[in-house]
Amino acid sequence: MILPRNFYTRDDVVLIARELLGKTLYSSINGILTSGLITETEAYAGVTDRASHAFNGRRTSRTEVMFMAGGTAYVYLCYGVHSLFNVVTSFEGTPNAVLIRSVKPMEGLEAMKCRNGKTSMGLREGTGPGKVSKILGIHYSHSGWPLVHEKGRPSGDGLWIEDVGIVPDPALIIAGPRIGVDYAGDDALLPYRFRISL
DNA sequence: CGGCCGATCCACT
DNA sequence: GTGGATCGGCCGA
Repeated sequence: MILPRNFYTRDDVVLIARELLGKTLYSSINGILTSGLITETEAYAGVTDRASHAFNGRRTSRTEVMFMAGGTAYVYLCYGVHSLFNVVTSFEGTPNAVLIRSVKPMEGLEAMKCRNGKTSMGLREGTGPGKVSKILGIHYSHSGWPLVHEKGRPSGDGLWIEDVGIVPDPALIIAGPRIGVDYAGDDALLPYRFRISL
């Protein structure tokens, strides 16, 4: 089942980050279908979170996508090299988002191998936000694409997330501080990172 | 308009 | 464990 709009349009971005564990992220890019099971996420709590691009209501052409309704893709370029994929959550005007940090490669393994130049496709290949976008073929030009598709999987290219009936054992979910946000002061310590222990 | 820096990754030691 | 790649976004002048 493709996650519906009302999964995303809730205010508790930290809860949504936790609930995205075990869901499957799909991409159809240039007609190629690939997917990965989400195993690690980070919540970015909009205007009150120093680590967020939209902290203090900062609104620019890049962050404008974060202010759209929940269920939209926010993808940006990091270090001039990597596209990082985020899920916009909450309601229009509230710029919350969840960064997908790791996936377990599922469908389209051959295409993924081709995209990252590897000869095998194991858990390692989907670990790290830059690598998630790399293997799924997601690019920062895809920022603003919808994740909600009312009429089933899109016929052309698109991005979406499906509930495949996997509910991680709460005891196996590890919460901790986010990665690479030292600049965020006290907010860098918030336990907004979630991952499924292996 | 110039300069700094980043929600990272990989090769190399 | 560490440093370089690499370039758009953001800020200050």
